[in-house]
Amino acid sequence: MPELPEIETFRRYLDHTSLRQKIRDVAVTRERILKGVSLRQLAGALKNHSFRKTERHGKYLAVDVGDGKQMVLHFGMTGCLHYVDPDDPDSRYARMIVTFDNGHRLDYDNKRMLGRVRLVDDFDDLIDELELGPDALEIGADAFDERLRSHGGAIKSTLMNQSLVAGLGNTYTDEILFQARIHPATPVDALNPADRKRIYRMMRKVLRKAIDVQGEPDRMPRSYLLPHRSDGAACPRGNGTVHRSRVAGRSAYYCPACQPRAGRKR
DNA sequence: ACCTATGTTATCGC
DNA sequence: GGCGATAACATAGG
Repeated sequence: MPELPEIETFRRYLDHTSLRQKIRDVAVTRERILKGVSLRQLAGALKNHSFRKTERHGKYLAVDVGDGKQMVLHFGMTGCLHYVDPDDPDSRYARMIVTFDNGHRLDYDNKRMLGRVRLVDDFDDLIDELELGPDALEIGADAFDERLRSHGGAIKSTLMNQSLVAGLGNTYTDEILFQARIHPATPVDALNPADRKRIYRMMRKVLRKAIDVQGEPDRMPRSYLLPHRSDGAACPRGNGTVHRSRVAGRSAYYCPACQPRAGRKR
């Protein structure tokens, strides 16, 4: 499930479970997950070191491992972290296993192998290299408006563009547009300033609430779209049914009654 | 067998 | 340079 709120949840989980413990060993079960770093280099940077602090930008999680090195985790569509007891088996899709001196392990899971593990000297340089925009919870209203106006295309694909703001994915853009009552296919240049401001406000509200419930859609308020995000489900506002369509190659769920196709003249 | 799935990246054509 | 469409990556579930 990893979009910004889930990554933030992983970050806090890592902080609570794994910080400041001496690392005894690092194992990688599928080397494909390593990007720009060898297992030998990664193990060299981690062994006998510890995780000192964490930082998140969009969907990327950086872990300070000391000596000026940062391990950067990306989770793809199916990644997560598990802290397991010495007696417990590793989770089934553990691709990297960090063992601490106390015998506990932190598993980096990635079922579909779409996530990557990096080792960098400077997280900010990586953010530049990946052309990530400001984090979706850090950007201010004016900067958001300015960046949004400078893009074209459908609002849903623009919000998912990590170079505009970093952190939004397919499900939370649906929720934000539902809350803002804007059709996902609306061209950005058809939005007026009030629409853009509403999107900004709803973006913050939705992301904060999702972090509160640790990214579990079923714990989102029943009045939100996410617990009802399936084709034919009843709109939580009682306005009709949830529809699915295809926007920029991804499924978009929305309520046509609440989110009418908007023109310039609304 | 077919379609779908929370992400990113590359390619092609306009 | 930007945009949409498409496929690819790898794996599972309906």
